[in-house]
Amino acid sequence: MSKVLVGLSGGVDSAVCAYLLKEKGYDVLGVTLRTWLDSSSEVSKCCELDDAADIAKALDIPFYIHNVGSLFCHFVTAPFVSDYLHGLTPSPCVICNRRVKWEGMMNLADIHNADYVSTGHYANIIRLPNGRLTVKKSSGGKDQAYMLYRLTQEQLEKTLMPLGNMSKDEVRQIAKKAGIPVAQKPDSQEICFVEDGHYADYVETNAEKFGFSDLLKGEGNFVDESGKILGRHKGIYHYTIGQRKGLGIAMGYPVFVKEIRPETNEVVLSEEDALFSDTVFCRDLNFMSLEDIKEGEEINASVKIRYRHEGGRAILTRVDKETIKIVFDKPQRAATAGQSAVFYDDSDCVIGGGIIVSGN
RNA sequence: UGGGCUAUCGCCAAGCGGUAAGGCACAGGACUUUGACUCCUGCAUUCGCUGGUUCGAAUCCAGCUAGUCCAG
Repeated sequence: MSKVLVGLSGGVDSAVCAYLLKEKGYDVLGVTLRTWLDSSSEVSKCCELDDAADIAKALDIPFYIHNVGSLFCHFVTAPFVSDYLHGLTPSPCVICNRRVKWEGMMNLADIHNADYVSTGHYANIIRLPNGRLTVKKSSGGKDQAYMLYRLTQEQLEKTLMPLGNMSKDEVRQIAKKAGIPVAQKPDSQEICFVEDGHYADYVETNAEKFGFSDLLKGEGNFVDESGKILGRHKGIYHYTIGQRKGLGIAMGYPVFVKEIRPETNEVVLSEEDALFSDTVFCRDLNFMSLEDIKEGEEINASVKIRYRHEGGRAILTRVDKETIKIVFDKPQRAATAGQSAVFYDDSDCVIGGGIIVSGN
């Protein structure tokens, strides 16, 4: 009997994931990754641990808590703060999945001699004719393939995603029938390590801890595209490209963040039209269905530049050793440095992706 | 100091005697395993102040106050 280690977040999806694997006859172990280092403040996370433990108990599977605090700090929270202070808009989940969740689970799987790890993501792992593994979008209405594009072939090799093409409703139904305690629990939302959505506070209060105090510049000017000062901003880490709300600037028409300039501590505001661009560059790449995009090669793809982006047709080419150029058929709104661009082929499989360095 | 002009929600701004448009901003909600965007809802019993005319005034009149422009 194959042994599988299931990551339990405390939510419905991972609970049903464990339940389904058990029903299929796997020898299931449950684990919750503990991402924080100090046990003092993080009350909400403790509740998640309790929920996960309850789920494991209800399913009658062994339950472990695995500490990944230092990994999390090194790969997720510290870069998160650093990115914001550098005028980028990080997407912590995509990094966390590969460097913390999968790495953490696979380490523990080794210890327990588990054959597989598993999560409650809505996506499918597919073996292609060329031998490579990729992630295919879920057809169940909720798709999380985007969040998984950085996983390695080795990680995919050992991963099961039983929720595949299910819909959220189906999953909740199953949970209800199976008597899983969190069947009605609302979906998780926002950044897991930030309390009540105030991520800028997190950046502020942790800048020193991570050794970035010198980058914390605070207030600066809002300027227009010609450099004219429009007002004061609260610190560049409060803003992201395309943002409208929270600027406190009344021009009479909506204005958006067009550019963040960490060197001068300026935030450039413009009208919405100026946010569109058809060319995006990305780096820090990971490929799935292909080994690589080689120089001179042109790949057609559908590209998402943010999690809930409908995707746009584009042509991918290699610029240099570490950079891919994405040219969209139609200009896309607010490509944002720090966010991930994920490439899909025509059968909805992830070709690969990278982190956006600039639009234009 | 003379002469003109303007004073309506945080900002801009309709209104021109019949009982306060709209935009921006802001707040709340929806959406959402990142940040955004988007969508929905809310947002001046009151029109610089004080009097007057009128059945009735933000709208007309007078005075005051403030800002602004021209002249000096």
